[in-house]
Amino acid sequence: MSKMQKEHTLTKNQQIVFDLVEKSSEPLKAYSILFNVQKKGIKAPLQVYRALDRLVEIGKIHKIESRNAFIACHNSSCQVAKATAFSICEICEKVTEISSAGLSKYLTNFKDKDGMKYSKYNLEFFGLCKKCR
Amino acid sequence: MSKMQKEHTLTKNQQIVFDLVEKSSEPLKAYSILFNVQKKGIKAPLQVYRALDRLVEIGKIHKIESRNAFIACHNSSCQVAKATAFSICEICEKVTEISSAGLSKYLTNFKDKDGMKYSKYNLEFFGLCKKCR
DNA sequence: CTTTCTAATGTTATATTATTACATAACGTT
DNA sequence: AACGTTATGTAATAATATAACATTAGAAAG
Repeated sequence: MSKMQKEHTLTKNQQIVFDLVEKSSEPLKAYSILFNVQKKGIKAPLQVYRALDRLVEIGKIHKIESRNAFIACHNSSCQVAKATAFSICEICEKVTEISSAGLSKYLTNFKDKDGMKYSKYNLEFFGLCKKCR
Repeated sequence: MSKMQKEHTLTKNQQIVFDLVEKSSEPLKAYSILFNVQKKGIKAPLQVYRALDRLVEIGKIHKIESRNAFIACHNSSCQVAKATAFSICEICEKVTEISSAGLSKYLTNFKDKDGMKYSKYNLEFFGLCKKCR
C-alpha cells in the first residue's frame, strides 16, 4: 500500500457494495446495487446509499453525476476523489475514467477570473466511443 | 441577434419556464419551477421537464448535474451547450458559469490516450466562494 | 473488563426527481 | 383539406434519495 494513501478498512456493507461495483464493467445505479446485494443481507436503499457515500468520500468509487451511477476508481492518482474526469459514450453508455496528468494538472491549477481556486472538480466528456463511431 | 446563433422561438411553456429560470439568481430545481409556474397554467411535472429538456437542448439553460438544478446560460460562447463549466460553492451553493476562453479551448481540444475527441463536456468545480471563505 | 464514545447498521416511512403512456391540440406544408 | 410534426394536457407510476429513530458493534480509556 502506498505511503501516501490512508488505509481505510471497509465495513461489512461497504465491502459488499464495493465488491459489486468493482467487479462491474459498467457504472451501477444504486437500486441495481441494492437488488444485487439483497442476497448478502442488505435490505434497504439507505444501507446502499450510506455505503456509497462513504466509498465516494474515501475515493474508492466515483459518482457519474450525469448518470446517477457509480464506478470503481481506476486511477491511482485520484486517491481522494477530488479531481475526476470521465468519458461517456452517448450511444452505448460506456464510461471510462480518464487518467491524464496534463488534464489533471491544468484543472487543478485552474483559477477563475476572481482568482478563485477550487478544491475539487468533476469533468464529464461526451462523445462516441470507438465501437460506436 | 448573432449570425451564428440559430433563432429558436420559444413556445408558451418553454417561455414561461425560461422566464423564471432566467430571472433567478440561483439554480432552480424542476419541482420548484413547477410550483412557481402553476399560476401560469402549468400543472404537471412533465410540462416542466419537457420545457427544460428543450431549453437545455437549444442552450438557453444548463443543468447543474451534481445538483439536479437548472440555470440560465450566461455565456454567449456556449450557444449550443456543448461546453459548459461551473463553479459551485459548497457552503452557500452559489453557482457561477465560468467563461474562460483558455479553459474552453483546452477542453474542446482535449484528446484522450486513444486519440478520442469529444463533442461535448460538462465541468463542475467545487470550492468556497469569496463570501464563504 | 466495563464504561463511554463514536461509527455503522437496521428499519420504516417518506421526499424528491423523472419518465411512460396515451389523448388532444396547434401549426406548417403540400 | 389532408398530412405530418411538434407541443400540450393529464394521470399514473418509476426511479432516485433522504429523514427519523432505534439498535448494535468496535475502539479507546480507565
